[in-house]
Amino acid sequence: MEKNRIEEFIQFCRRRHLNVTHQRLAIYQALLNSTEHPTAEDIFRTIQSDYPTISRATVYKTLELFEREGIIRKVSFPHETAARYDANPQRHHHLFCVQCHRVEDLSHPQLDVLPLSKKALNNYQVIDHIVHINGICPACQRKKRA
Amino acid sequence: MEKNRIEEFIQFCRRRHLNVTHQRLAIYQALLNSTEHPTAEDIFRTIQSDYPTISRATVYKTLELFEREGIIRKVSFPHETAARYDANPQRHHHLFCVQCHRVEDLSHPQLDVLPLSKKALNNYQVIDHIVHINGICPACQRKKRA
DNA sequence: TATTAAATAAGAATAATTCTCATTTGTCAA
DNA sequence: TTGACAAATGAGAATTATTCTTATTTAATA
Repeated sequence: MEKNRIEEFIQFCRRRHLNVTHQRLAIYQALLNSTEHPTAEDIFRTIQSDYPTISRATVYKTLELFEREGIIRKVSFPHETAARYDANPQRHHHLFCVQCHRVEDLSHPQLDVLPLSKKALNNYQVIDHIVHINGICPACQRKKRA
Repeated sequence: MEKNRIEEFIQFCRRRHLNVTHQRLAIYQALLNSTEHPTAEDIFRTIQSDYPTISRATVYKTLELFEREGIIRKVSFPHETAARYDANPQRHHHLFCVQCHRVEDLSHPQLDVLPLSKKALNNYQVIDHIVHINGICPACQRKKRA
C-alpha cells in the first residue's frame, strides 16, 4: 500500500518536471515511514545509512520543495527549535504532549468546520486552519501516576 | 489602563519574589505596547534606545521566565525561524496572513469548545488548544487586486 | 546603608538553517 | 545508447536564533 504512494510520487514529479532522484525518493520514503513528524536532522540521519554522502543542504532543500509542491507540510511547535515535517498533506490537526513532545495527528470532521462569519474573522480570506491541542499523552499520564 | 497592567505586573513579581528590574519592566512594557507578536530580537531593538547596554541574553531569559510564570505566551509559526511572544496569556486564537506573516489575535467563544470525546482525543488529557487560521489579510487582498 | 542572592552584560558556544559553487546526475532528443 | 544541458547534489562556509559562561551590578531587606 505504500508502494502506491511512491508510485504516485514519481508520477507527480514527472508531471511537474521534477527530476526523480534517489535522494528525493529516500526523503519522501523516510517521511512516509515515520509517524513521528521528524525534523530535517532526523531524516538526514535516517537516510545516511543508505546514502552516506547525502548532504543536509539536500535534505533541507528537498523538504522545502516538497512543501512548496503541497505534498508535505512543515509544522512547528513552541519550545522546539527545529521544524518538523508531516507527510500527511490532508487537513488534520495535532495532539501535542507537553511532557514528551510527542505529536499525533488527529482527524475529525467536527474540527474541520470554522463556525465563524467573515466579519468575525477580521475579513481575512481563510485558506485553512489547524487545531493544535496541548495535553498529556496516555503514556505520560501513566508515568506520572507511577 | 495600561498603567494597571504594569501595576499588576509589579505586584505579581513581588508575590513571586522576582526582582522588579528596569529590564523586566521594559520588556513587559514592550510586549504590552506591541500587537505584532514580536520576536526576542524585535524586543531587544525596541528597548535598546532606552537601555543601550541591554543584552540579548537578558531578553531571552526574561521572556522564558515570563512564560514559565504564565504571564506571556511563546508562539511559533512554520516558515518563521524566530519564536514570537504574546502578552495576551488568555485563551485566544491566531489569524496568520500567509503573505505578509502578520499575526492577529482572535477571540471567539465558538472556538473555545472542543467538541470531542476523550476517546476521539486518543485519551489525551487536554490542557488547552489553539486554532491557527491561515489566510490572507484585508491589506494583502487589496494589494493583490491592485 | 551593608549584605547577599538574584539578575545582568558581554561575548563565546551551540543549534538550525541557508548559501555558494564546483561536481554529478536525470532527462530528453538524436 | 549516447551526448548535451539543465537540474540537483555535496561539502563546507556563512548566517540566524538561541543558550551558556562568568565576572560585575543591582534589588531587596535587615
